Amino acid sequence: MTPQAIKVACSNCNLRELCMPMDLSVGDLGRLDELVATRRKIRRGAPLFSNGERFTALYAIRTGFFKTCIATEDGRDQVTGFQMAGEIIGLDGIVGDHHTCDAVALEDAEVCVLPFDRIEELSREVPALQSHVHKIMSREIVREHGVMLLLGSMRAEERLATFLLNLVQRLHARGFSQSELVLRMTREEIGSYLGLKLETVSRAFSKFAEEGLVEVKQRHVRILDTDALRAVVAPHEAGAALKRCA
Amino acid sequence: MTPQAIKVACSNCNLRELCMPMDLSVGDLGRLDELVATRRKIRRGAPLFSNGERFTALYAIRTGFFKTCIATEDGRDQVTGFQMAGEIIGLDGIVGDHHTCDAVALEDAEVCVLPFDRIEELSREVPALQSHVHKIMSREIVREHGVMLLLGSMRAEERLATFLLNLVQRLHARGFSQSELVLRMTREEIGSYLGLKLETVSRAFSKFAEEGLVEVKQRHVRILDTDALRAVVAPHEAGAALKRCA
DNA sequence: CGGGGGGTTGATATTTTTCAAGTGTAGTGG
DNA sequence: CCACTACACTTGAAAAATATCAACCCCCCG
Repeated sequence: MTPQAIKVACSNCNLRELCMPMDLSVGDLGRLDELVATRRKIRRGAPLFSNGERFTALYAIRTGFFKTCIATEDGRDQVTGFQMAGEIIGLDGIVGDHHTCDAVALEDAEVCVLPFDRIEELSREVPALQSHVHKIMSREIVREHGVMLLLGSMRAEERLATFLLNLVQRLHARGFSQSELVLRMTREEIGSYLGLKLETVSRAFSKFAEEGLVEVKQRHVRILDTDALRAVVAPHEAGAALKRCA
Repeated sequence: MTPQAIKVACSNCNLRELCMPMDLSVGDLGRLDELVATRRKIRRGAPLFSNGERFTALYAIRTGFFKTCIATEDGRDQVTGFQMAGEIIGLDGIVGDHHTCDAVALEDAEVCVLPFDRIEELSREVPALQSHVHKIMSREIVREHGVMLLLGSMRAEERLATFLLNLVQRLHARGFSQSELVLRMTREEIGSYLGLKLETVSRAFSKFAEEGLVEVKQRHVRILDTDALRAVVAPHEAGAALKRCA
């Protein structure tokens, strides 16, 4: 393969509306192409970056699916997120110049490499990009607040229902089905993310299947009753609404 | 009180090294004073901002102590953090132009109001400030990863020990004791942050006191054995270290 | 000095984990 | 092509952790 054989360009990337600012003049849009240095392919199971590695760039996922996780010396391990096409990964490395977590591809993947010094340079000149970078980081903070709510106050089935609804919603935003999905991760990885053991995740899946909310065949999941899944998450919703009206 | 009676200035603020970039030329340092529009006092129990409120500014805490929390329609509630002098609050509002959580003063407090459009403007001109803003947001993301680890993989006593060690370490960085602290929040608020019920928090405190790790009198806590507290968090540390050497 | 919110403690209930056994299933090599 | 193996997943029973319910205490403050 010749180096730089394919022209790397955000301006005609079909994922642009997912990872880039929308309201750009044609001129600024062209400048964005300076952002992407190269692309990089990552095989399933391989790390995009690892804890301790020097931080140099953010990554925009073009294809594939990642998990990020942190590990402590005493063997604890926590999946902190799952990322898919159009999402930005690597923000953890900015503060200390080194990555503080591992990003691992859960299927063969390709990312755009966005050198961070170039991001900072360009966002000084293009306010829309600057604002976009801030929003991306803020969005991650808000997402993590949601995970804290999940981990801190939900029971097992509520957590799994929330997780499934979130996944399917993000997939739907990318043109996939609203009701069908293929899990890219194991029960153990789901469990780690949700603060549960893999057996508990499995049992919750079985319970949902029993009740007719979903159909589960290994990693293939079909959501049969979205509203019922939502009701699992917020069982008191109706009551609370009533109370507010009273 | 005359408006603007006191000259608001970062350049001679004793908290500067906590909330501002360190490596500034004298000229740039002066420019930072443009950042702070006003100061604002918040009484204990009053909100600095609330969920749904329009986002206009970040806040640098000068004095006092805050909690941030999110609430859902169905009555769930999660404390997402406790913030003290020198820390920046309000990052959640950037992404959607509205705040997504409540920030409540747990004691009488004063903050510097940093209008966000001014932050963006100035950080386009002062790279050190730009970098600093990025680092502050990244630090918050990394902090929340730590909370996810805590909520997802630690048991009650490990969570409380982690919490105490983190609090006392931050207080020490501000010139307070390494071993003594006064909690500004209730057991219920601690519990909400740690994903536990207040009774569980209380029991964990009692257990620590029984074992001679801490002395607890209501909200006054004295840490008697820091190493033992650390061992509560990472009980396998020693074993793991041995294994690494073997 | 009385009231009330915050805190502690005990007994019981519930949820989740742990341990253990067994069942697919996808990939591999004979 | 089929058997085999490794890994992921499921399920059950018992154990552990935490929540819930309830009673009580203790201050701190007005």
